[in-house]
Amino acid sequence: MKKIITRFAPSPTGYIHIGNVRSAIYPYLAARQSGGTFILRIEDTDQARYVKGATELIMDTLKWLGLEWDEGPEIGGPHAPYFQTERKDLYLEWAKKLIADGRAYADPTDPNTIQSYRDEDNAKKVPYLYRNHRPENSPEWQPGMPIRFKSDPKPRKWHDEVMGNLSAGPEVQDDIVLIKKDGLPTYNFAHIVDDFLMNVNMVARGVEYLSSTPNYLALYEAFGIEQPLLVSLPHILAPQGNKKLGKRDGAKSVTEYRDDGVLPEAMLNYLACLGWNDGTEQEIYTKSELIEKFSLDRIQNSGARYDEVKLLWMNGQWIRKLVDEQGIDAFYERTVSFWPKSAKSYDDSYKKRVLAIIYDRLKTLSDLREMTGYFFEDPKFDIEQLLTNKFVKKLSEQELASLLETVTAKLSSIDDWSEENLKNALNELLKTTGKKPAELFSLIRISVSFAPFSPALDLTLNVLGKEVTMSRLGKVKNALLLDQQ
RNA sequence: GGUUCCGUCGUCUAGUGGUCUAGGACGUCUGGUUCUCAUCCAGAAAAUCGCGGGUUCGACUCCCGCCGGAAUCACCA
Repeated sequence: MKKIITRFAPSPTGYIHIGNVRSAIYPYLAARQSGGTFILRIEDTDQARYVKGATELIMDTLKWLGLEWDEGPEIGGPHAPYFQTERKDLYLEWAKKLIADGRAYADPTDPNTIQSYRDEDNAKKVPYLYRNHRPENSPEWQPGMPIRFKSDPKPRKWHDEVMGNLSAGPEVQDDIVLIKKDGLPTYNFAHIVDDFLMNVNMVARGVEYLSSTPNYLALYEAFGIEQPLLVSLPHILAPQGNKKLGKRDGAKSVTEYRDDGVLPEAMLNYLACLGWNDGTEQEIYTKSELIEKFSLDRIQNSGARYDEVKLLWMNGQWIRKLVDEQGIDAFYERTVSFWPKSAKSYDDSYKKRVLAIIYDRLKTLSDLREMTGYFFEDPKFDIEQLLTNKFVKKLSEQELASLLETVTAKLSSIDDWSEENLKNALNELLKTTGKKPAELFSLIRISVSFAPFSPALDLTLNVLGKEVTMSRLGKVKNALLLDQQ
């Protein structure tokens, strides 16, 4: 297999969100699969849109997802620097080469004149193409002057690894700007030069670049450089409508999901499989399985709608998978920042016991905050919750009080507070009281937790411990007795 | 408007001429797992394969037209 050398080349204008991270994931997978190179290059040529700190945010996101780069910021590499603003002179040099070859020209036309060309063409209902207004005599280039490509419009055909065979007419090929007035290159030009210098042989980007591709083809031709593999990645669509998912749709940053307790494994799995599959019915893929099974030509060629519900389902699957495979201790390490405040004073071993009985109902790690409070502090006493429960309300308060009396008597007789003993005691209580599990267990469960739900009763009591259990049951019993007076 | 791309259950998708009375997953609904919530298990509903023509013994699959959706037409990327 040919080694894929590819890159993720974001511009530092903000965070990476669900809608644009796939253009990092797929190239990464292709590079790793082939034993090639994954480059991170920061395209910071638009000074107006530059956002301070965005580069760090981007790197943070890639690291979290496990998309480590082989060359780029922080680690450098044979083609450094990896910030385009630091490569400024290079682009000018290459643009001048084109001028020398008669394939580019310095353009002295002022913006107002350009605008009037555009307006005229629009009024005449002809496509605006700058090459129809190309100045006849272009001056010697000097700083402050843009450089434009001298296009050679002709029908072009090319192959896209996702879209297949594509073609476009001369109408889309124009004298694009190579170097801007400010001396910095446009994306259209800079990426061609950088990709060549960095030996990039695969370019993956969103489908919005499809219509610019003929211009890129013309540049490859003008430089006589080999065209890389071209990969167009369809958009991820917003939950509503048919538009691509963007920040305006409230697309959350990838790291926001991290902070909400989504696992990177699940995020990578979900995103990779949104618009790609290996043709089998497998749903859960590890990173190494993705690397092994990935193929460009199985990327879907239409947009895929983002479905957070499925992401959360997948996160639940991954939580259970990690616990099954690596055990509670290893999984616990990932949860440390997600416990409720009240858990702070408890030691790790207690929290691990809680985790062991609650993990299989987590969708995200942050669910721990909502679901485990009663393990760490006495729950808010709410007798109404007990009395309105659909099973418990069948019994009178007097009956409940005497049931709790029986229960506490039985439970207090247990010396070894083990799961086994608790289970047996609960079963015996069912027999001696003659109550249905729904009635008796609901009474106990609510009395000790006042939570909408909890793990299996014997497990819950076991973790709470004898002292806490007896105290909470006693408190409810007293309240019921008091009520009757 | 020009150019270009896309079009299978609500959603993500399998499907490369017959095995498709269209398979899987999420979601929804039903039942089971001694209480709850979740997991897990079993089952159900859910797609006239955008529409219309062709080619063919036979089309979701090939061709043409149409319709619908999207992208792009910057000294932004």
